[in-house]
Amino acid sequence: MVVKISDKISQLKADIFKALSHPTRIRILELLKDGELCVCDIFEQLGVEQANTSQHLAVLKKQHILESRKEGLRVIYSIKYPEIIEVLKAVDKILFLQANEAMKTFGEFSG
Amino acid sequence: MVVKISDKISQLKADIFKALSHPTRIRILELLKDGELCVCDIFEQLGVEQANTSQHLAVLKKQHILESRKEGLRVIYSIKYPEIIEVLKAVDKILFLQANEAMKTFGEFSG
DNA sequence: TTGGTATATAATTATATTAGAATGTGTAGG
DNA sequence: CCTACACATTCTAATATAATTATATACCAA
Repeated sequence: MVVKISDKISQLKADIFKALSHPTRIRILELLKDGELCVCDIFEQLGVEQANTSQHLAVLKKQHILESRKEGLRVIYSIKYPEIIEVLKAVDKILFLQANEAMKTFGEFSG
Repeated sequence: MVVKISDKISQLKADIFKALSHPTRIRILELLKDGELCVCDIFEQLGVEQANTSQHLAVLKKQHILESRKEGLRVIYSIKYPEIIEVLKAVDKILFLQANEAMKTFGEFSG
């Protein structure tokens, strides 16, 4: 057996993390956390080009993190599995712990 | 204000996700989940080149996901915040849900 | 000091990602 | 049919990432 099943699963996990590895895509998820939005609203709130927004939406959709439907001229995007928000929250927690440690270290200099 | 604080936080989150966005680095974290290991054990269990392993370890260390200490000739790596495992578990859950949906779709064809 | 072992870094090459500009596609209204 | 609108796709140039190979550093032992 050249490649183990567990290796393939690691690849699948890595693919999801890669989809999350851009600040614009993080912001898209945070925008959609509270409900669906059309592309027009998303790119306006992000303040980035429409074409660029489409590209980032496509990355998230390819990983089945988002889904979309048409409504007249518009395309409405939404989070497919609300559980993806738990992933973001878990990283929030890491950032909080890291910030805490950074402040502790600062205290050792100033206090 | 050109760049908002929330944008910088999105960047920090993205940086962590980027560090997690490679299968080898996922596997390193899964190896270290149960305790510290030296580089020699890590690269042997991974089955990848030592230099490559060092590079991946450096990526994780740069994001303060891992820490290391020297012990004689060896360098021992460990997970700095056990909470990073929760991030992996949260993605596991997403994969499980996606696999479930895939099987459901398969059932629509075969059943 | 010499040699060997464990790890890190550097250089190289191949590949991937990104933003932006331009263009394409589908849809509704006149 | 023509036009405008909302969005997607393609192309390009810049930049980033990856694996490999070679070399460097740190440490220990004889």
